[in-house]
Amino acid sequence: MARARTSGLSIDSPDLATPPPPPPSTLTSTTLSSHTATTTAPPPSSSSSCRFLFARDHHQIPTILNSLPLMDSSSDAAAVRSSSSPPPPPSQPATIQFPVNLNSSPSNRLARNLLPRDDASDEDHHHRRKLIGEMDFFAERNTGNGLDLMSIDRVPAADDPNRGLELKVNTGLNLLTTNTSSDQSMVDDGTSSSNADERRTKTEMVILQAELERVKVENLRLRDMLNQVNNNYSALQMHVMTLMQDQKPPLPPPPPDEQDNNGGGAVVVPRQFMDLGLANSSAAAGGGGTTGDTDDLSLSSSEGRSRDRSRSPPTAAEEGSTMMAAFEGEKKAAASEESPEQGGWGGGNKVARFNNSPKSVDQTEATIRKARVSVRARSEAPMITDGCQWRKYGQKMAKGNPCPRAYYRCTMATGCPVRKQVQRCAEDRTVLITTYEGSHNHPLPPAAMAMASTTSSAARMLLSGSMSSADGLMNSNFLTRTLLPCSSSMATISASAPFPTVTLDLTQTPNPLHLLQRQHQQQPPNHHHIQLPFPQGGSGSSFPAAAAAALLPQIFGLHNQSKFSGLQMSQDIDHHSAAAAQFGGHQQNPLADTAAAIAADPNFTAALAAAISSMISGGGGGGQGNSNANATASNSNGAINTSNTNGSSNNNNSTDNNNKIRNSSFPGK
DNA sequence: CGCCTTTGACCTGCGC
DNA sequence: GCGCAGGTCAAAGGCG
Repeated sequence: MARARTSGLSIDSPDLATPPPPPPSTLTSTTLSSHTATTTAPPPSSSSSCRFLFARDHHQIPTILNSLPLMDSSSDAAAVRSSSSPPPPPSQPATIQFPVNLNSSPSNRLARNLLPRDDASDEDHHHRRKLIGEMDFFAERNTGNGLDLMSIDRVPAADDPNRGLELKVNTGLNLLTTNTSSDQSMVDDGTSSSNADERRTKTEMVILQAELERVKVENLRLRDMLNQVNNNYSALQMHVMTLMQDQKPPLPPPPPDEQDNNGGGAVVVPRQFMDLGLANSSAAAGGGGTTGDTDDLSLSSSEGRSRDRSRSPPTAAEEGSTMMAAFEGEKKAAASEESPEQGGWGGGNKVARFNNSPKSVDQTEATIRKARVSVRARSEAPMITDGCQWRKYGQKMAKGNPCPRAYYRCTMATGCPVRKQVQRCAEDRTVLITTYEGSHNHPLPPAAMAMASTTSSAARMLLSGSMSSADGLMNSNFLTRTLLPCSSSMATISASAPFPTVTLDLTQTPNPLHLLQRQHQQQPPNHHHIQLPFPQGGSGSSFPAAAAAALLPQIFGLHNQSKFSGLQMSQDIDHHSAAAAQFGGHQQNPLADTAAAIAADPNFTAALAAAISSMISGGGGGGQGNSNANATASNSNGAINTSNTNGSSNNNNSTDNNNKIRNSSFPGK
């Protein structure tokens, strides 16, 4: 009530303060990084993260592998050249080996032929085609017996000014004045082994530099190719998904509670996402702070309206909040945006309003705020316990669903913007639909962190402007499937809703095809939903909601950054699961039913953690996951928030003209 | 007494 | 303009 609203708003959001762990390496740095990066790079097979990277950029693997030794050695050569200092002491073993390797490699040879050489510029009055021929010639020689005299012999560019600059350091002999005479000179100098070795080394350094440049260019070229391939893949996958959705027959509108993620309007998804992305790019890039902004917006929305409407003036803390001040002007707009469509806070008409509104920034912020995560889980409990403390501030009858919709607000901290809606599915009363919005502005228990980070991560992913909507969704789908091949449940990303929503359907049957079909049946053709397979503990079992939700931040966060580390993910998941198990011992709410009793069992939490770990590690057949719907609702953190309400909703709820609820199906205490 | 739920009233936006 | 629907507020009441 007033207590909860009197406190000021905190801008910071803890869950955002702990963004998804940064992947160890980025795609660009690993693949393209030129010499310096690769020299310090560990072997490609050193970690799982590298494996994933290769899976994504598999086209570059050979290049990287082949390039590593070259770059290591060539970096030395480059250093030598850059110093342009007196010739270094010959390091013959390394310098001798690399030209052989490079030339013996067909790929490198091909690259030489295909790619321009930096040292090609050295030969101003020589045509590049001539240079290519020269390289082939050199390759043949190196493959042969000794490269010493041959290689030196090939260094012709005494007449070349640029070449002369480079070789000036190397030689210092008069033997290289001409190409033809160089052979004889070399032969003559061959009597002096020391000079010959020195020249050889220097020459090889130059060669290595050239090779290095070539490989660098080759990497760039391969990267471009890879990008093209990825783009084509994304486009193709998008096309496939579109076709799949087109094939599904139009169906009657789903029940309201199933539309939490669908959204009402026939919104063009990509465009919406594009707009969101552009607007939210900065937010997404900002890491945790951005989502915090969204959450603050979320708070500002309701709070702002309350203040507008409230007889009591806003508290000093509220007015002191910069975020509130920033959004003071859009309070009404935000309040209006709260009118949701059937599923949640987002109104079906908001999209049009946003698109038409001149206040792009405000729109964006409001849109960010609307990103939410919906969890469908079978539970007889009135509410899924996610580790947070909630206070019910309203209940309404939603159209098309006899079950009332309850509105909860996080009360773990004053001014926490997080809210959630809880409603039972009209078709299946055992399915509890919980929709979260916003991020907490206060420290959370580990179990609560899972859900909170899910929300924020989903928001970042959905609203990220770093990628187009289609690609983003497709990549999410791809990554998720890659990650969780054994999945049997579903996470649905709804782009058609006025505000993006990630729905975790933990009630699905283990048959993915069935799920896909069901999803299609529930969604209008215009709705672009990407189904993300989601792991479940066992066939037909409902994965713990919070535990499952804990997986999403990893997926989305990593995906959003185009980075991924399976190892990290596993660790994080384990962390979440362990945290959930740990938090089970610190239940904030007493256990009130069988599910809670199950959750209270320490063996259960341990088994849950083990199940999660096993699933993430790729063991699809787990079966350790909890298969009890009751447990689904209660084992997220080992605690279950229960009032005395049971899962069965009362259909006798009646509302007046204003949809006022006369009878509550949530009797409460 | 503090906290929470209930619930009637109110606000807002949209569609007709 | 009116009705509908979603969302929220806040007084009232209950519970520990």
